[in-house]
Amino acid sequence: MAEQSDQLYAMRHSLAHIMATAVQHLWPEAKFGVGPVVENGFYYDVDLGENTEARISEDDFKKIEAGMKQVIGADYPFERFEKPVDEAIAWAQQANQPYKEELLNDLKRSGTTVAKDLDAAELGTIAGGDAQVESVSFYKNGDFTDLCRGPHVESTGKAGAFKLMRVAGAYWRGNDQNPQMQRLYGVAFATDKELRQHLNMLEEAKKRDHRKLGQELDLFVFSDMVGSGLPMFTPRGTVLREELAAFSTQLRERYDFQKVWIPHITKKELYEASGHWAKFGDELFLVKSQETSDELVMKPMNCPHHTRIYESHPRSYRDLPLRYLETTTVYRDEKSGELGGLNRVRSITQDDSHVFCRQDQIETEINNLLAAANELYATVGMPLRVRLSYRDESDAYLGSHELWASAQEQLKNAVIANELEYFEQDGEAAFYGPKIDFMATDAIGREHQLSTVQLDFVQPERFGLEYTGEDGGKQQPVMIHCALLGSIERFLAVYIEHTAGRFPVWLAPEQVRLISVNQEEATLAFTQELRDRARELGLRLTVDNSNESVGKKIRAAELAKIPYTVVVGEKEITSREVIPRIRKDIVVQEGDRAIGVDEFLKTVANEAKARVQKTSL
RNA sequence: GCCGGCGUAGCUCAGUGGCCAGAGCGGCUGUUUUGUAAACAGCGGGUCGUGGGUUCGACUCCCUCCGCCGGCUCCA
Repeated sequence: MAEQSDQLYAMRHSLAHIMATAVQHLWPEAKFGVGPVVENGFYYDVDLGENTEARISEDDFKKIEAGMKQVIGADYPFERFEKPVDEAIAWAQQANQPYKEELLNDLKRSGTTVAKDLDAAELGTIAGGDAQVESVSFYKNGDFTDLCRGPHVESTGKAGAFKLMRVAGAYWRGNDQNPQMQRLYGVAFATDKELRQHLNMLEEAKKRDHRKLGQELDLFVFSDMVGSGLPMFTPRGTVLREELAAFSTQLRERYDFQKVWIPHITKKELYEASGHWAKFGDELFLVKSQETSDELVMKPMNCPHHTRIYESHPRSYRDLPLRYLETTTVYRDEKSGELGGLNRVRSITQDDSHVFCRQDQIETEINNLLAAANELYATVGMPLRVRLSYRDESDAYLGSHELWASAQEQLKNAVIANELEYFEQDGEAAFYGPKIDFMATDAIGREHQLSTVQLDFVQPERFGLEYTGEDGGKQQPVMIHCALLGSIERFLAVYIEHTAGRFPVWLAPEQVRLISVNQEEATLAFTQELRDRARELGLRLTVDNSNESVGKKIRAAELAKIPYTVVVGEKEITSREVIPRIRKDIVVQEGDRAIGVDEFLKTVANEAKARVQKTSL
């Protein structure tokens, strides 16, 4: 997230205020919630009133923007003034602004800022912040007055460039028991040029949308008959999944992780034991046996199963660490509105792993996993930083405070030892332990949380896992959960957009395409020979010998974003040399050079094997 | 789950109460044997997401369900 300057913050805040002004002019009965600054812009929550049918739609944006421009054109000064809280409440009542009144009442009651359910951004709309709040600030521009902490720019004319983007439902104070308001979003920048750049970036993001590319490049499909959030992968998409999973596996096999396999259903007792049932029971898919009275569930995670493998034998301190690895699918019944593309699905494939180790082995194990993650993200070309996700003071976590404190400290030490860029955040932990979340930045500057390393003192306890120590006594192992890619589906969503579908050779579903100039026997024999050779080398090579012009076949190969395309005709057959056509983003020392066919294929095979990143994203 | 938008051919999209619903691309067939981003011709292809309702008449208006999109909430 780009830091915004104080000045830009004030501009965006002012624009929220100006938008409210315009909305008030158009719908005098409008009631306002909060109107904070967010990344790249601002929003304001508006309620046009229960009794009216009126709703703001995107069709109204022109009107609202025109109203805002009018306010901006008039260049009203923003006048700041303060009122005691009680007077402010009287103002809210008189102005018929019940949401503002509620905020003020909370403010007065708690003596400090608003209730916890408002996030930090929203706090910006309300005065105060320290315990001695006695008065709150208002801003007035022209005929519109609003409760607001500010800051604002001097006058409406200095608010900068903006564009309204969308309107969406949003619960008052983020609570689904509360009425739903309409949230008007706008983006805003200091200059028209920056605004245009931002809109261009959004345009670019739209072009890279993995749902669009997934269809265009024939990677995955959904079917109404199968259900929402249940993607199916085509042969091309499956290549991506398997190559990524193989890489992730290989990175950990280096550290002696071993593959295991578990069934996808289990008795629910497993999750009652683990503690997951109580917390996530309603997200589990139930599976009923028609033969017996068994009631099973689809696994929503793998760790409890893996603990069963651990406890299948008595373990000695000499056996540890035990490192299990499995790329497998879990099933979670996400609420329908939460699904979208590959980002949120109901069948989630994880490159999951669990380490069972002694306390004194934690650091080494974490270090290994951090190194593996570093290599993976370097290979896919996404810069990493990590978030140390700690618990907060709520009671949503299992395990003692002492365990948590110790675990959090060990994670931090490992991160520092690995010289990773990091930040710390409370309240982001899993309920069973603190974690290291990897934040990867994509080619157009967006940051995504993908993989995690999580420490877990809770499940070993709940499952009664133990090992025999050096002294013959029983000890409890520690579990470390780690998925490098996270979910393959979500990783692909991000990665497809990161690369815009221009996959590096090692991942490209089709690495080389041969285009035949004609369909004469000699040509077909030659392409067949090359295809056989490519298969020996483990390359994914296809032949397009359709009855079309070379130009058209080239075009098709370009649209499919195939790294290397080779036209094969009489010349190539005689010389046994080719001039590969190289996808534009791939950086090569010398392009357009004739090269012996076998040398060419070997070079590509080596490139794939080494997972070289020659593409400039 | 909630609020809003949307659903027409494999894909991208025209078509808002009235004769048998259209285009381009893709597909198929034929002609052509092609040299680095689209050869030419012909032919198929849609119970207009689903079920119900209003109407003399529904792709068009209303409701149900399914699915998609943007948010909210959630995200082990």
